[in-house]
Amino acid sequence: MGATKTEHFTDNQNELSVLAKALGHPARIAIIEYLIKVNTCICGDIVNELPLSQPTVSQHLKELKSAGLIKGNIEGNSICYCINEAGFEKIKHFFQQVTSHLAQKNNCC
Amino acid sequence: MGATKTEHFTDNQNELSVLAKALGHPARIAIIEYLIKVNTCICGDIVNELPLSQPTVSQHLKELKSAGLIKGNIEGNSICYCINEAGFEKIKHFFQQVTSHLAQKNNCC
DNA sequence: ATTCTCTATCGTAATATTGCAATAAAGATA
DNA sequence: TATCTTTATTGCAATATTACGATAGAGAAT
Repeated sequence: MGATKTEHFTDNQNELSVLAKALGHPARIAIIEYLIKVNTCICGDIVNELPLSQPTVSQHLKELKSAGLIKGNIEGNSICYCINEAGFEKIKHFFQQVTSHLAQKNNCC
Repeated sequence: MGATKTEHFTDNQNELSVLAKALGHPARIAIIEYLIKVNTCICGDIVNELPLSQPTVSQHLKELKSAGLIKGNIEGNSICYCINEAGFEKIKHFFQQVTSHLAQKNNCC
């Protein structure tokens, strides 16, 4: 016990939960917001934008990357990080489904 | 160490991460999808829809409720659960911001 | 070649999450 | 009242996450 029973759920449910979980930490929300704010890929100064140590930030970036929410390319002696549109499209689609069903729901509460 | 340093992030970043984290488990995605599918509030048969024990499902429902993604009302000897629109509006707004910025981004990767 | 800068990884401690058996709580029904 | 049905809570074990110091790796600059 203790581990998530991923094998009992559909691929889609597991993929969505991985994407959501990756955003389930304020530092990772902050990273995405920063990438959006600077409106380009960023190379080198993410650590200075966050109130966490360099190894911790590196770990959060790794999680966002493995979840498919950002991309990272080697660029000289730093790394260039960008939003990965594919991941955001997938999770956005989920929220669109939820919202469109809400519009026509039969609410009894 | 070990605990998330919420005090170093903004209220908005913390709120978004709480919402995302609540969706960061396939069982909780499945619960939301089921609430959407039946297109009404459901009273009593959520446990039968999931491959998990009753206490575990109850715990997942509690997390979705405390995060603000569902509402629960006592209804006789069962509980009536519904989507909480406020929570979904908040997180949907975040994804709209991300998406609108992506449309005009200067992508270097 | 040496040093500087930037990022990743390792190792470890603290904390949180997941899952369920057992049990409790509370309204419904007989 | 006694029992049934449904959901919540408790307690615990297994696993995962968070954070960071120390260290490694790799290209840039001197």
